[in-house]
Amino acid sequence: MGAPLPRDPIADAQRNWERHGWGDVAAPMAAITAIMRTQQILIARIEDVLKPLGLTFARYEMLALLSFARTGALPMSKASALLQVHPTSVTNAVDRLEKAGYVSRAPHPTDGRTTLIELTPEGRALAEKATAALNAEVFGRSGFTGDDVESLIRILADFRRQAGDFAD
Amino acid sequence: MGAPLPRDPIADAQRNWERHGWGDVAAPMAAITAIMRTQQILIARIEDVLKPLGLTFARYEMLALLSFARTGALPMSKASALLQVHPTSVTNAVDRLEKAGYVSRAPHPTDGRTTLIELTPEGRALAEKATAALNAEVFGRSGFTGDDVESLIRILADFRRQAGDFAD
DNA sequence: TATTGTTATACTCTATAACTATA
DNA sequence: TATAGTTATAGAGTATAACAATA
Repeated sequence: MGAPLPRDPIADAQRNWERHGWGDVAAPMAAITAIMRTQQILIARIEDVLKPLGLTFARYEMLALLSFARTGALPMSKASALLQVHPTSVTNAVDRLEKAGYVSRAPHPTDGRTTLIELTPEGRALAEKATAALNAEVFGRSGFTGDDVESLIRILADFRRQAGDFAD
Repeated sequence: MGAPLPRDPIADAQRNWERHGWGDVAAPMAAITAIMRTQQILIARIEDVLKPLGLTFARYEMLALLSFARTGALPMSKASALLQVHPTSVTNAVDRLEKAGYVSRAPHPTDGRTTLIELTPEGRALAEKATAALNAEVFGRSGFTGDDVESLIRILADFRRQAGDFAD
């Protein structure tokens, strides 16, 4: 967004918190703020890669999810649960992906209430192209060391489990 | 958003990546996806706390930033740089905070181009109330162990420095 | 010329509520 | 009754571009 700051604003905030008598929660506050900021940086990188392909991150996640389903198809409700997004967000994403020809809606064979989302050949090709681009330009150059990646995976899995994301 | 999933979807995705020949970037992909998901969980908790106070996270950040400024006032451009948000986002946030009586705009004493944002007494009181609530209900119960908090702070600071957030 | 900030506009994603159809 | 999905509507944040005023 601009030139680098001379000092780390999150470390400064942590010191401010301590100085104002919040020493007991200053460190978690700093960690949580850092997660927020890191997410901003990463989402910006991801969207820079996806934009030329005509995809947003939310739509890429949908295509990637479908491409890993054995049959290339999933019920709307299952996509909502796996992607952890609101059902209306799924409807919205599928509407746009369908209009662009990357997915199609189909009736469920046995349950008349549910709609299946199916990946089209164009959608599958785009998902593969986008995944290759993200792997090369974002995940392959994350800037995290191997050890730090392992630490992040473990720490954040513990957090997500405790937050009720999954049972395991 | 729903019941816990039986399995960790990010760990599953990591295995899928490996199975599809992306083993070299599967771990960073999982770490980055976990950061995204963790941010979602945390922002939801934060907004649940701020909503009864009539604040969004973006507006709380603005109030908190001003409350730590020695004079309680900052130029728009400085707020944009420190909060790492677009100038139009600052204009938007200040418009709404000003309308609610929590900040006011004032001309800069020496540079006629710049606008100073000043915290009102009501704004300062609200910032303190919101900070106390967040400390008690979010940062004080983050679910991270002390060691993990230290790891996160260190790992994410390294990442942000490398990403050009700050020089240090 | 460059910088600061605003305005207008547009596009995400998200959320609530009301609704239809099916189980 | 409960579940699946859609629609309508609203709100938030973000971004670009054009612009005014000042340095």
